[in-house]
Amino acid sequence: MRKINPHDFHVATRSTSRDINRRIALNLVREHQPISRADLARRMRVTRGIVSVLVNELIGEGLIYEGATGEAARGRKPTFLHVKTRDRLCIALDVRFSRTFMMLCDFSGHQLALEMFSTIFDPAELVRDLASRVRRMLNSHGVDSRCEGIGVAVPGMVDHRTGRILNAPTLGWKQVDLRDALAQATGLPVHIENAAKVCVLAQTWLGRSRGSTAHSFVHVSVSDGVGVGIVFNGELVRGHDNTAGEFGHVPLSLDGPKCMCGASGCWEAYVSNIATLSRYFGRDLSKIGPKPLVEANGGTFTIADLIARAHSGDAKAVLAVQSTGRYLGLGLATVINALNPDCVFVGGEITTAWDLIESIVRSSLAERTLTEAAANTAIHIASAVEYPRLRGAAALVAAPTFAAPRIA
Amino acid sequence: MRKINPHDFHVATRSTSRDINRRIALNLVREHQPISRADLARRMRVTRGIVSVLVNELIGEGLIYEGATGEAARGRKPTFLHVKTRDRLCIALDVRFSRTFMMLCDFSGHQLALEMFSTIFDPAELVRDLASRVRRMLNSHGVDSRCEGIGVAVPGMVDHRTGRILNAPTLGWKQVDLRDALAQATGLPVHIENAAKVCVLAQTWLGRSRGSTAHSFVHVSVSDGVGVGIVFNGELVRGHDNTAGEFGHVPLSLDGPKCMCGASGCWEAYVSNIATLSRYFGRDLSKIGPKPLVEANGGTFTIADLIARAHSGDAKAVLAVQSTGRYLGLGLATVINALNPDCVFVGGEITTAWDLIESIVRSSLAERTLTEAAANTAIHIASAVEYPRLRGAAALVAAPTFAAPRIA
DNA sequence: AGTATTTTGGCCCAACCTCGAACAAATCCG
DNA sequence: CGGATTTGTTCGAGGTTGGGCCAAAATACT
Repeated sequence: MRKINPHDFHVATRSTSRDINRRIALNLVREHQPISRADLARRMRVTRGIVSVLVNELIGEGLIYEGATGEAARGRKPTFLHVKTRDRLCIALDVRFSRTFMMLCDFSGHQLALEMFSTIFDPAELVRDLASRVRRMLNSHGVDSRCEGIGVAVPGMVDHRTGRILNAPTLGWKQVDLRDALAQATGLPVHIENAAKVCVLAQTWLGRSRGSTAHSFVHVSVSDGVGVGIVFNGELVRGHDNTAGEFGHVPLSLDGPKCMCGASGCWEAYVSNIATLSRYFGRDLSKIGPKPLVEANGGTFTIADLIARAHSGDAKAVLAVQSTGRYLGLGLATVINALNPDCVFVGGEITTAWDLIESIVRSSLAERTLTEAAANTAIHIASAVEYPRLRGAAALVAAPTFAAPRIA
Repeated sequence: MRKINPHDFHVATRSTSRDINRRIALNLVREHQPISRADLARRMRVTRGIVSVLVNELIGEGLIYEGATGEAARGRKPTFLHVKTRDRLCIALDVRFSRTFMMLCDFSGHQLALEMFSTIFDPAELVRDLASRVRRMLNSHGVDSRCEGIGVAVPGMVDHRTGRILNAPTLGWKQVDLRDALAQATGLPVHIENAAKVCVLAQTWLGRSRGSTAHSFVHVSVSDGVGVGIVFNGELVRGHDNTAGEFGHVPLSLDGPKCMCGASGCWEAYVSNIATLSRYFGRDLSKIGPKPLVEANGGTFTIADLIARAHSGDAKAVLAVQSTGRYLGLGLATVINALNPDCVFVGGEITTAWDLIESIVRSSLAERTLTEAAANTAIHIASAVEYPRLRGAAALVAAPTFAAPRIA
């Protein structure tokens, strides 16, 4: 039971009924492909006549196509329908402090080309650089005309409507309009969004793993900080000022360790990669810098190295990682108590040590969840190898094709 | 951008367009009454012809009615339209451990009759008692046929679909089907929901205060415990197992005071009425009992008495209340960081001391919020005098009339 | 081999909806 | 009184679902 917003509503026109049904049909093909028209009609509980019209329109738009004829026990054989993803392409960009990643991929997130290069911090220069790289990548794959847009993930606050980057502290940007500048330089539509939110969009729109049937869920990503993306009824919760999901600064203990945000005892200060490393080395490393850390003897030492040591039997490393697991579970209890999601996705480097911490996460989670059902909430690992940020950036371009029309 | 749920969707029929527009028209009349057909057409950006048909249907259904003719500078005078609320009636029930409240009211939540009596804990007997009381109340007001349903608020977990009460610890109920039993005994449709969630529904559907234009907000009610109701895009967030909004057991400090839930350091253990009283008396009162507390000298002493003492200058009382204000602000920071709502409503006895704690709440809130915008989130008092639970129970009956049709 | 049956996919018409325009009603103003 | 203006209604055009019908395709039965 949703209340209609009397200040932001959408009247139905004489074409909305068909818009709705065409979009439903498209999503059902996507979900159940390969599928015949007759099967689609049964699933939608409408007549085959209507489906026939809808499908022909979708084929006309180039959104789906007819494939092989299927097998049937009796009667005429069905012609299977498929969603056209292979030859619908987009560019995904992940702009980070350390480097920028650029991927050419299709609408299912399948990678066709990947490039990485150091980030340019001057916005105008960055736009020029990106535009030429985009052009080159499209040309070298001969797909110039078929690219349908560019999706950009940035580490900072983005005004989703105007596309302006309000504040990206790690890049030193404030009030930067990357979207329109890049759109003008490339002639392609550009979508831009915060990196954490983008990961959730990847899960929503391109998720093919277990739990992808969940329609209200959270995505917890643990790296330098902790970000939580919230999806309710298939829609990303952005918040009034685009800052929803900042569970990272929920306190575990008000007088706990200092956090980079200025307060102390934040969840993030217990489970971020730096916190785990600090625990291993027995001293606070958060002041040294946000990225790879210099060990006493010289070389860089990252969370991946720590986990490798834990896996090879270093007892101190195991302890540091398991301690993180414990705090991870305690924080997840807060998220689950607060939102009672269908399931939880966890991403970040720490998931590569999941075999070491899973049972600890579950038991500490159960310590603070209120109901048994909440304690048993499914937790899925969102593996980081697949470039979740890039896939999310691609989802920015692909999603509007499949999203529900805005009604009422 | 909402994803269509391929396992729970709603195909558009040839009547859905009109269903949508009729419902929008109804809500606009509700929001802007008195309003003319022509004005409605302008707001909806459709032709007057369509509005004419929609309005006549709504009048035929008895949902709106034509009122006086308005004034116009030039031209034909408009006939004003109003939503029919005065003579659409329902019964609201609030079943609590201490007593049960019963109210006869109209669809705007306006009270026509109020009764309170001690709660009967045997479900079967309670149903018989309630049924006869409902009959008597309807008869004595001569409105038997016009009552459109019964809304019930209970302190416990309710399966919203089946209407079963899964667990109501304070009443000692498990797996009780109050809804169907009461429906059969009275012959009226019965809606039942958790008390905390019901307060949020009251805010959503019957809210006339400041901030009622908010479409994504939270409602924090502080009494014996702390419950948070979450509304996103005009829809109550129920959660996978109907337990969303349990922010009360988010930790402020893992090693803080013992909470009734078994864990320690929960927000609730800092700001509930008992916690405030305990702070005043300097000892843990939570073991004595959940309700009014016996002071050293004999008589019962409640949070209301404490606040009265604070208002009359008792320095120790002021300190206890302000301390609660500080922890209230710290906990609100968690809620606001997590969800970034349009605004926050706070309910409960503590709000009668708002003059003493507002500045403290705001400053401690600002301590832990991440952005300035979040720190400035509007906080509104949901005054408790108006029986929020009963108004919410009424909203259970009234809401389906105004809710958005389920589409796509 | 020939016929009946089943299933798919397309087509047509009735019922329903929005949309634009034309029209009647009501009111003011010169 | 006649023109101007605004409200509310009516009607035909164009778009959409819904149900029935039919051809095509493939299997099962006689």
